[in-house]
Amino acid sequence: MSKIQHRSLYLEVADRVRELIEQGDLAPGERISEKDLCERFGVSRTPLREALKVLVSEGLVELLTNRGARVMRLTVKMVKDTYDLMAALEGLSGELACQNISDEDIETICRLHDDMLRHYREHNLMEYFRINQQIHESILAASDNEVLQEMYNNLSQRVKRVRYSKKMTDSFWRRAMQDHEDMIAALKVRDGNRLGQILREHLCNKLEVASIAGMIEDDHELSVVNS
Amino acid sequence: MSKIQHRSLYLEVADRVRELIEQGDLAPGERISEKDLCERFGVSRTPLREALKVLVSEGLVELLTNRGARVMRLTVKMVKDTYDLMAALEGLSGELACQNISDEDIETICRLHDDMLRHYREHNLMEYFRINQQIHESILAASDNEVLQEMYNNLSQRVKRVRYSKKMTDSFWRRAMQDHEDMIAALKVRDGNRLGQILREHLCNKLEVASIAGMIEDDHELSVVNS
DNA sequence: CAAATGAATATTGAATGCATAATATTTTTT
DNA sequence: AAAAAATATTATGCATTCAATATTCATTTG
Repeated sequence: MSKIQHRSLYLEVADRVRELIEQGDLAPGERISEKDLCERFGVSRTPLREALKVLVSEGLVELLTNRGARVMRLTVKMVKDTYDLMAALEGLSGELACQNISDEDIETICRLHDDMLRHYREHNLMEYFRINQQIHESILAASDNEVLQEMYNNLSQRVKRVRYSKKMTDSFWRRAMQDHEDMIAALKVRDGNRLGQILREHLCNKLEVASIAGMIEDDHELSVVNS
Repeated sequence: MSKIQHRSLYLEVADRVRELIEQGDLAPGERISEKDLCERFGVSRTPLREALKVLVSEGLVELLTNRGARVMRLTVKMVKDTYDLMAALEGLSGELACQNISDEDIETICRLHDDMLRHYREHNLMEYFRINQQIHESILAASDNEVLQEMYNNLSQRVKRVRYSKKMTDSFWRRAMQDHEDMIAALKVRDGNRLGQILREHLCNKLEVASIAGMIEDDHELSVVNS
């Protein structure tokens, strides 16, 4: 019998609201009516208000005193700043991973890399992205730094709702793939400085933002996904 | 007539509790009794509980469902991890600062540097540290990346309460000062890569942790300041 | 006498209620 | 009729209340 730990209601509510924001069901800048959401979820205002405070700390909601809550607006600058930060964190994760990773985990990542290379050659962008993400997650996990992981995931969450125009040109893609070749080489010899540098400068950490920056003015809010 | 924006009570309470934790009046691992704190501050449980959720997001408090709140314990590993992270962030701040900083602000930092050099020569550790901090803050400000600033300050807050044995040996101090000479040189020519590298590897971002690590076991909790 | 059970107590989690600030509406005035 | 003032309405912030969970202490049982 597994002992079921009853989760608090405010965490449940936070999850639900987070989803609404992620999916774009709550638009950026949109006022969040406590009453509406309470009725929607069938809870009282207390846990909802607590949930909102959690979401504020995650950068998804802003709270104006006596004036309620709004879905945080994302500007191009904020997204760019966030990506710069994430690139630095990826760099650190690479450095640390080289210090801490086991030979087995290196093996695993190498296999992922080979998979990715195959998808690259087959021009399978979807699968390429999927494996690509797995590789970066594996490196982050290998860094053995929970604070880093927490921060990275938080940042990642914040910009998740932006709809990128992920048009990967052949040239970009080739360079990204080359970065990955270099990464694997550095990882194999556990060259932390090198891996860190590659990850900090890795295309994928800049590309998408660049494609946004071309589209929208600097402090304009961004469009988000809307399912 | 300046329209005074009434701050919310929970923010006020969060500030007060944060102070208590910082000062060590609430010991790490200590259970936080809602009732006690409510009486202490003369507020009801609602704003207190909201304040606690803010502090959870800042990493100062942990919340156990149905079992109340505790002051977050700091382990040596957590502090080390946090410092690794802060070093990476400082590195990024340097990189970005080189891109964005004005000539005037470079001048200002150079003057601060000269002041610090004087204090170094006079072996005035206190003043040295003070100016040192100002320099790092100036670079962070010049990075023009609010997300970065917010995160750095948050991390800084988390480890503020650790009591370090800041015994600066002459050799360490000389090397730290040399780092700073190199920083200024890089900043003057706006060599972001160089400044970033120096800051990531800067002694001050490692030193204090090292001195802790020598003292206390890896996952043991740390002693904190107690005024 | 130690471990286990059960009642009593205390504490947390969530709902409700009330006071105040903000917003929308109506009324007044020019 | 437009702008300003006054009123009504709504929503937020906080206190209080109620319910559920955890903890403590006494009692029972092996």
